[in-house]
Amino acid sequence: MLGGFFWLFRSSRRAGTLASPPHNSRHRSKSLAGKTQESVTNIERHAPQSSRGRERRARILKAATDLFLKTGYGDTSIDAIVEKSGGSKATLYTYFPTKDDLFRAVIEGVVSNRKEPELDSSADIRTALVTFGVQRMQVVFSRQHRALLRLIIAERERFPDIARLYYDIGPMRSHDLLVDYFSELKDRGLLDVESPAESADFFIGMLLHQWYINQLYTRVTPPSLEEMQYRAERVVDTFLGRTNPLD
Amino acid sequence: MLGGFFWLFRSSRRAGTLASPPHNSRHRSKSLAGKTQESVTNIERHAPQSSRGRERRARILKAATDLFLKTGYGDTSIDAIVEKSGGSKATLYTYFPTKDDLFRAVIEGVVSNRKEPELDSSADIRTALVTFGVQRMQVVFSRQHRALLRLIIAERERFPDIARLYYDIGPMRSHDLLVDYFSELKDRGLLDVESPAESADFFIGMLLHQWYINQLYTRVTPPSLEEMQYRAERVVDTFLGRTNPLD
DNA sequence: AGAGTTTCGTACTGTATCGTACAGTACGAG
DNA sequence: CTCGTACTGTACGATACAGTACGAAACTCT
Repeated sequence: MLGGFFWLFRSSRRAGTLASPPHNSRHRSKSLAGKTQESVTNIERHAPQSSRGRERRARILKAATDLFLKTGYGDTSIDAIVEKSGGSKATLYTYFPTKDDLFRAVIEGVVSNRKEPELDSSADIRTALVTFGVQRMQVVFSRQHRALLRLIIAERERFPDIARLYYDIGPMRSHDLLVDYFSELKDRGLLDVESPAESADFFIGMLLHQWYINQLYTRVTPPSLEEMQYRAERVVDTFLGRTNPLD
Repeated sequence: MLGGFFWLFRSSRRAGTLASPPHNSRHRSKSLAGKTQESVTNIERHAPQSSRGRERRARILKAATDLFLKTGYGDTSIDAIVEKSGGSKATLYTYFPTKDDLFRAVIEGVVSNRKEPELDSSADIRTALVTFGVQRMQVVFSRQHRALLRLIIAERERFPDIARLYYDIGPMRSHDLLVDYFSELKDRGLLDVESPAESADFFIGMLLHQWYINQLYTRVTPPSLEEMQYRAERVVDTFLGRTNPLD
């Protein structure tokens, strides 16, 4: 009955770099398919060789990251990025041949530079879960992540592969971590749980959902560390079925 | 073995009646312009008087709704709306003097035309909660709502008041409904719950979160009615701390 | 110092858009 | 039939933007 209930977590795990957009943009595509970053002896190279070039590229990327995260893709102009980074337009276009490429580089940088939480299997269950929960919340409710979420959702149609990448190494990854953890505990007879996947759903939902939609639709200051700590403890205690945190 | 899961929410007794929660005060009629046909002596009127005008306006609004929901604000041009609606640009601008006004009219129309779920206080607790859960999911995971979410989040900076409007009559309203319901049950000794607000957080989070983020970041088909029904039952049973719905 | 490369400043091209103007047409009332 | 109002079609102005061109300046390395 109800086959394929957990349709949300069946997916191929394709992490890595963002290469080819399957979406045709309005502008002419420069068709840079299948280029490798290393052996570019091409006429136009997008990876700087000198330290000066690297510094220039980093400045541009930094400015672009700030602006894209703040004002989105469509409302951030190349000229604004150039003005903020301090260089010139031509230099930008030698490193990022297209606005799309620049955007991809920005998002890829932000997404891959986050520290995802872990689950300590050697600690006792309550401690491991609380620690995991707090770490996850610190990522999700950080200032940068809030902007990243809005951006990814807003541009999902234009960059579906970016949304997929984020989903795979963000929500899905931490969900799978929990599932594996619960499965192991169940196998060892340490936890009485029917479906590890469902339990992970419930756990994460209790932990994140309310603040999550809050930060999506309203401008609100992110929760403090103490609030996150308290929340995680309440969730874990409820989840484990006891009210007294001290044992 | 940490036995028994989620037994925190012990429902003591099966359900009697419950006073209807008087929560209609937040309902704010948007007052779509005084429809008094005579006394409109306004200089610039955006509300049509003739039936022909109403029909024209409705056509435009329909086309704009389709296009905005599909391609977003920035990537939907006025010309495209005109072409789809079949009228002329000048007519559009007599009814909606600005692209922003048209967008606002579209979103307000979509948001205010949804049927929000209710909580039947006369039914027994399990039935009431399951019904509420399914209804809420039907709204949140409908095709139109998915597009609406992305649009509101994407344009939150440009239209913060719209995001706020949606939040108030969407997530917050259903959350408050649950809180009132739990409080009432608690006062009557029908439900052993510590904090009604926290319980509502947890309940909604378990119910929605996974599918919610899934539909935000990936393209998936929405869950079927059977899947939603099953999900709601599992959540309620877990929440109430018993696995056997029949008593 | 000087050749060679990278970056700068800025002007330019082409295009997409919002919003307006305006001459002409359908339509309904007297 | 006539007249006034609402609608149509299209052309236009203004602006914003992605991306290019190119000579001058700045830097790097021998």
